[in-house]
Amino acid sequence: MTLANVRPAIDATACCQPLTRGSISAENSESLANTLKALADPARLRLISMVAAREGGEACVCDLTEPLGLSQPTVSHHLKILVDAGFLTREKRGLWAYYRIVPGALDTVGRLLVTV
Amino acid sequence: MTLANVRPAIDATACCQPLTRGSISAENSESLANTLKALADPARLRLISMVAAREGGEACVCDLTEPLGLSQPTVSHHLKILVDAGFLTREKRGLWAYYRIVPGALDTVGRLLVTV
DNA sequence: ATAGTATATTGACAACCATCAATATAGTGG
DNA sequence: CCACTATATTGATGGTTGTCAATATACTAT
Repeated sequence: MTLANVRPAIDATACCQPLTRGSISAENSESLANTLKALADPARLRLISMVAAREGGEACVCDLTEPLGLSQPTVSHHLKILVDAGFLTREKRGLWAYYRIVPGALDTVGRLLVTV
Repeated sequence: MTLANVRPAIDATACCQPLTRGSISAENSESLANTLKALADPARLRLISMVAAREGGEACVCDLTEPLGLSQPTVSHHLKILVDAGFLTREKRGLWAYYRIVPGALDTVGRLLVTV
C-alpha cells in the first residue's frame, strides 16, 4: 500500500486499542502506518497547522503556496494526500478550493499513541 | 534529513505546542516529521506493540524475528530506527540485545496531535 | 583456540516519494 | 467565444526506503 491510495484515518482508528495495549495485528499496523505516513512530512504538517491557524478555519491553495515556499502543484499534491487520509476536507467555491481540518481526526490518531 | 539520522523524539516534542494551535515553524515541522516517519511503518508499529506486550516489558531480537515474519537483519534495522528516534532503548546482556519501550515517548508525540 | 550463537553491518536492488515544469481542467468576466 | 485565473494532473527525476543475502562482530562454552 502506497501513499497514493491510503484509506481515511477513521479506518485506521475506528478499530483499535492503543498501540502499547497488547500486540497489534499485521492488518491494523498497515492501516495505522499509512495514516501516520500521511502526517510524516514537514510540508504536510505545516499545511495542517496553517489551515488550523487560519481565520475562519479554512484556506485556499493560494493562501498556502507562498508561505510554504513550494510550487503550486506540490502544494496541491500534499493537500490531496491529507484529504485522502481523512485529515482535511476540500470544498470548491468558484475558482478556489477551500481546505478545512476534519474535527477529531488528528485526535483519534494521537490517542492511539497515548497510553495514559 | 533522512531516516538514517533522526533526532530523538524528545527533540521533536520538548518544544512545541499542539499541531493545530497556530502555525508550526519549518524547523519544528522537520523534527516532528522525522519522529513520525520512524513510526510510520507497519513492521515498526508491530515491534513497538510486541515489545510492550511482552512479559517483563522487554524482548530480544530473537523473540521478534519469527512472529514478525521478516529477516533478522531487517528486524535489527527497524529496531535501530526506533532506538535512534527515542522510542526504544537497547541493552546488551550476554549474547542478547534487549529492547524496552521508553516511557512517555509515544505519549509525548501523541499529545502533539491531540487538541482537546 | 575453536566452534557455535545472537546480533549488527554492508552492499545491492526494486519500489516509493517529494519536487518541479509543463499541461490540462474548470470557473469568471468581458 | 476569448482571455484570465485558480487548481489539478501528468511526466520526469533525484533521493529515500524496506528488504534480503552475505559478512562481520561479539559473546559463550567446550
